[in-house]
Amino acid sequence: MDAKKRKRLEAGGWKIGNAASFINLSPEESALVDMRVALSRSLRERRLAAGITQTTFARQLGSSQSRIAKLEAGDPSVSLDLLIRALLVVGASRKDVATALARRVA
Amino acid sequence: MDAKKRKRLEAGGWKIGNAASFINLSPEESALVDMRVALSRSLRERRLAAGITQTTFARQLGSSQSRIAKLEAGDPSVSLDLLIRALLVVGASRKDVATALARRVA
DNA sequence: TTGACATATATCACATCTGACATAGATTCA
DNA sequence: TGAATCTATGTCAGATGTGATATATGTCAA
Repeated sequence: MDAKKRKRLEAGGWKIGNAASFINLSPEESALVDMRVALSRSLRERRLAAGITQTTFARQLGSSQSRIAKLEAGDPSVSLDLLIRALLVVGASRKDVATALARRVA
Repeated sequence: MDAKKRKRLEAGGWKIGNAASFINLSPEESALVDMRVALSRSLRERRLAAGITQTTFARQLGSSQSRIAKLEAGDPSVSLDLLIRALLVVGASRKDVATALARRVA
């Protein structure tokens, strides 16, 4: 599991800010981090473009403001599932999600 | 939550085979199902192309054969997280994942 | 300053997902 | 036929993600 390793790192005082803050990530691991970052940025952009607050959006998604903040921060405690679901709710199409996912980051 | 609704449907005797077997799905819900199906197909294709069994691949992924079977079946009990992780492990790039995600299905 | 609003961060009980395991079906080959 | 191999399906305890909540920080106008 990947999440387990992440937890280990976090327990050790690590924070995930951007993909570059980690070295020694396997290709899969860094790709995963990059995806998370790319999707979370797209989410924030879309929410801001829609002119709604995290609180409002949380209600639309059936989630909470705190989780939206974590979503947009690329916090590793949020799943890609929720990230993608959020993008769809904020108006992205499947294709949009794919584009966002592939978008180069940092 | 979406998973909750899914569970409700499953409890009611539903099975997800393909996206079309559901009607009355919200756009987000059906997009999500389509994504799952598209990714799972890509996964199976890649694994078969690599010429390895589910059991072998499970070991590479750090998972189990039964879960690989469920992954490839698009079983709603598996997360997009695991699905995407599996694709990366089987050799897909971030771009490949994006392409697979957007691929039209059935 | 203050107050109002937006966002960030921490915690927690509970829902969901997980790998492991058991076992059933499918297919192939002697 | 039957053994061997691969895949499908069900179950479960334990790991992980979840929304809710509280509270801190940030921003901006009065």
